[in-house]
Amino acid sequence: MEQKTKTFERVKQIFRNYLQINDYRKTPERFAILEEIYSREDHFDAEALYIQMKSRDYRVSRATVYNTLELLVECDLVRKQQFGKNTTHYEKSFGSKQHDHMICDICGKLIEFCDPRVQQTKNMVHETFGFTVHHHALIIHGICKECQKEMNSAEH
Amino acid sequence: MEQKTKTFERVKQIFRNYLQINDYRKTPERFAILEEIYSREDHFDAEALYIQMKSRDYRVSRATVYNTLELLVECDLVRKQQFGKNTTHYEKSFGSKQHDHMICDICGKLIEFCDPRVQQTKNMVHETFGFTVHHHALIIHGICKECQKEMNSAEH
DNA sequence: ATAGTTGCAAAAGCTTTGCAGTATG
DNA sequence: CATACTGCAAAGCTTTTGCAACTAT
Repeated sequence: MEQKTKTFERVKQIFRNYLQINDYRKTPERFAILEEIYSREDHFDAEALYIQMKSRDYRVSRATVYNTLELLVECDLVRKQQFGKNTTHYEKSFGSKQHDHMICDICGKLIEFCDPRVQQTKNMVHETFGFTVHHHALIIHGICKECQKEMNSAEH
Repeated sequence: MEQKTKTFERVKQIFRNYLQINDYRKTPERFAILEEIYSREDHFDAEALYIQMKSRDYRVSRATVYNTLELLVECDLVRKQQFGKNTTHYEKSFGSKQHDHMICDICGKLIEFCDPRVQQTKNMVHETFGFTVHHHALIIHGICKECQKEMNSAEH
């Protein structure tokens, strides 16, 4: 709890600085959205965030949600992801190690994993193609252990 | 040219078999769409394919384009990709080595590359998480060599 | 004061769906 | 000749935009 508060304070400070430097205004809506995101655990999409804020009786518009998400992506406090659906997903990125995702095509579960080889691949493309790497997204589709087990036992 | 024709004959055969096995009908529209895709080079989205077919005076509906793309993805003749935009992109997959993509965030160029490390990562997640891997998508965002050069010279 | 932001609703863009007509097996 | 498939247009979803009202600086 105390750790969480501390994290949020730091995150808020980063956002404040970012807004300051770029001459953007520090509106209550922007900080409310940031707080909402950092009090959630998992991945979410814009609509879910909007609904969640409404359900907490915080009045924001979708437009502001989208606008603020863009700012947060720009200052690296939020990561934007496409998991093969038409909706964009987001996740907070401060304090969490760089990771990638597996998606179970049966139950939809999202599993995070880390693999240093991805970094090596990024180094490789820089050296081989002269490509300046900003960020990457690696998504592995398949069937998770649990669903696989269920399918196996269903065979009998 | 001759190679291309041969490739298309094999691809058509695969599609025919797939339709046969699943009791789907072999309609001229489906084969026309397959041919259109395999006569193109690069990546495309559903709308571009639709427009392209219209411009060749082949009458198809968007519904049929989407329906057929789904069938082609299912029989592995076409790969479906999300490149961080809201539109789904497709590319033919027969006869092309498994590869991943870099996207230049400045000019939008798509560059393909191969790296065996990705396969190792897939093996790793299978061993570590018991995850049955079906396929993956690795996208690297950044700035291509040419745009980088342009930006450097613009500094003076 | 003044211009960046917000909320709302309308519009835009991609994809799916319902239905009547058509053509495959 | 039964019914899967097609075309068309409408509907559905997510995201963007225009504009009047508001507010941070």
